[in-house]
Amino acid sequence: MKKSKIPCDLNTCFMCKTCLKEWLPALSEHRTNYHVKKGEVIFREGDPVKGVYFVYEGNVKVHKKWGNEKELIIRFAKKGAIFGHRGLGNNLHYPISATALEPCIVCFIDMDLFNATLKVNSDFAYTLMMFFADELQEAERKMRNLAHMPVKGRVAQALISLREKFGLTENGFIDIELTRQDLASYTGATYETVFRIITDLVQDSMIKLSGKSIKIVDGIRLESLTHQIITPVENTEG
Amino acid sequence: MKKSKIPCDLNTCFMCKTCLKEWLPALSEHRTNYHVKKGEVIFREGDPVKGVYFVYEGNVKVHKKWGNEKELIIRFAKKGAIFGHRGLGNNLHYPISATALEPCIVCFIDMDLFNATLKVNSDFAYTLMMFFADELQEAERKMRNLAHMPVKGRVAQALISLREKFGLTENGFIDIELTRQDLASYTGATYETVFRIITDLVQDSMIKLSGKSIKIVDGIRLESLTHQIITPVENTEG
DNA sequence: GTATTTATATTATACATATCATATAAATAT
DNA sequence: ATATTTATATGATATGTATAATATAAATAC
Repeated sequence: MKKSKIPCDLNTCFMCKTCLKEWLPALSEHRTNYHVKKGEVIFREGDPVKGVYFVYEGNVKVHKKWGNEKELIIRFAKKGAIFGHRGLGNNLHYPISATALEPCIVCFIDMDLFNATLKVNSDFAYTLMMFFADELQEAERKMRNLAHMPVKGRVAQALISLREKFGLTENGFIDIELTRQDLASYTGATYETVFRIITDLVQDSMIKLSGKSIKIVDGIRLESLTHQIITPVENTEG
Repeated sequence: MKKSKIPCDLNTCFMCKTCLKEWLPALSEHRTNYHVKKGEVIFREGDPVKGVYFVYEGNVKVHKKWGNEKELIIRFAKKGAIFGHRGLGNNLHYPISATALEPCIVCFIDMDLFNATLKVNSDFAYTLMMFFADELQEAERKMRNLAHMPVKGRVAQALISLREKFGLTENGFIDIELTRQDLASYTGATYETVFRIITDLVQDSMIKLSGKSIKIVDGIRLESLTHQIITPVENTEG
């Protein structure tokens, strides 16, 4: 992770966008921009909290370990998104890791400046609260899915969410390149299981592959995999 | 759900506690207190959002359906806690249900008043943001556990969390009465599996039962069930 | 440019957990 | 007080998903 000489434009992350213009010089002075290589870890679960990060360029995965063989990808942070925001409150250590999925530029804001920014910019504080509330709701849905939805549905859901978040390339493929292992970690399943399911989905022509890239060709049927088959309530009359 | 005649004391929920004293009359005037019977649904997933609730007396479970046979209990709200807070933002419908676990008194604040309260009381807004951030972190841990931790560990974790949240009765039992089904729904497993695991834990004398109540007698060993056995990294030297 | 690591692909097998079935006890309703 | 529903209890069976094992291809390092 090298310091970048070209600094960010102060108009990309949602902090810069929501802050008072008068506050931007303060941010400008104290931020640090870093180049991060593909696969490079930006911070690791358990590291002492120093501040928060924003994505200026590229995509970052936020993940949480289980033992030293498994992990769950909690979320992806794309251009403009915040990550490592658990310095807020009294957390001494990051509860999650962050890793670059591709060459990235990130912006680092130390905790003091971040807290000051929150105090000074009520719009930003409100936006951040909304971000947390949305993430929380999404997390609750994911919890429910991890508890009760079969893996096939979770893979389908993952593909739909990825399409929604990252959009499409000109060829109609989901505009993010994930390894199968990352897709598995995002789904909360093993590589092998996800692999099989992907094969199934291709066979049933709901998706199409091109290398690592995935195109959704039948979104309706894919989406239907994310719904529970409602078992009809029994008729209690004789 | 009947309106209560005895109103709350304006000093129990974390909203009243964090707000400016000058604001309390506004809350006092617009809140509505309700008596809720044990097992009564306060609002149901999909209901239109009208406002937020606070627990004045009793315990409430917040849960999310899967099909019409299964659910996941997302969290428990005890005295003073907020629930139904997803009116924030543009949510038109509650993404979760809330049900009284015992006879409760709850306080209802309509959305307009809640938004006004947020605007006027920056301390409260900050506290709420912290609540969301904490819940988010906890949700992320739970997601990881649901994805990778075996049910036995999740049951152990659930008991530990419940003890932490609800404390102990004078006899040392966890101070909340849950049905086995609720415990299963909180754990993200079936009744039968949880039942079997509880039996195991009793046999291994990590816990003790008295009716529905549970006492943790060997917290150390119980906690150890929540850790992954770290598979040692292979020695790469020949 | 070759070596080495990492990702992909695939089959066979094991196992944790859900499903099904059924009995009893406790709680709630009438 | 009796009926009915709901919760507890427990064994037998089914199945989804992980684990293990192994081969090949692609990417990265030296």
